[in-house]
Amino acid sequence: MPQRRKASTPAPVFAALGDENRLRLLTRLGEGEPLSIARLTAGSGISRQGITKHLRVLAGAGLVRSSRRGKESLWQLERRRLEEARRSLDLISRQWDESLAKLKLFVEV
Amino acid sequence: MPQRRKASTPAPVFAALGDENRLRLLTRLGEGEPLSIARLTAGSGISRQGITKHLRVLAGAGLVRSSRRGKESLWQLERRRLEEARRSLDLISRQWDESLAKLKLFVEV
DNA sequence: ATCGTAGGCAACCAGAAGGTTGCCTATATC
DNA sequence: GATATAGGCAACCTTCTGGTTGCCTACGAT
Repeated sequence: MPQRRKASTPAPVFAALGDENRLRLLTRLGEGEPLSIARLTAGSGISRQGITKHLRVLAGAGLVRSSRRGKESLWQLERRRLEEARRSLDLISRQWDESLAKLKLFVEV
Repeated sequence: MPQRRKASTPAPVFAALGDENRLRLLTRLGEGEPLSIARLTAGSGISRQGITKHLRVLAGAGLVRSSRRGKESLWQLERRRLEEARRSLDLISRQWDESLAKLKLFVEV
């Protein structure tokens, strides 16, 4: 069985995105280069452990992935979930557009 | 002064989206028709006050708007923020694409 | 071998979040 | 005016969250 994700709800992804510090991490990782925890901690204003926790939240949501290299662990963006999240928003807003169009049509005809 | 929003960070919007029940509310409101709290509560499995709280969180994030009509308050989607949120995700993922392209180019040349 | 740097683990803490219940007010209807 | 329905307010409870600190391990360079 191919590692099926059960309910596939986007909520956890959004929850992971719902924090300033995590968004900052994502944008820094969005620069492309994989970064170590130490470097991510550098100008962040919070402790190394704080950063680690945030990274794990992001990883738990599938937004980010790590790999060890020597004594440091390098983190990088995971594109797939980001796009899934975008699609979820598209879905709601498109559904809404269509319904409104229908309602409007109904009223105007 | 035109009611300037200060930092304009998308984090609170994502946080608001980061809950199953709230996503359900949004999709129900996405059907277009404004709905009362009573109707939203109906098959939801949680109490009326629970629903009210969720609606207020959504409203706080600007995702939803209410208006009183008689004894009931009707809730509907607010399109703007939804689109802002989409744009935020676009931004990150596009930034990431571009950086990766650059890195790749750099490596390959 | 030892010293500095990168990071993991665990405990702890305060405050926020999700949810409930009880009670009160307002509107509508009979 | 009495009654049923829609909703607001406030208190409360439990769990989750964001953050810290202290200490231990692993790797790398000298």
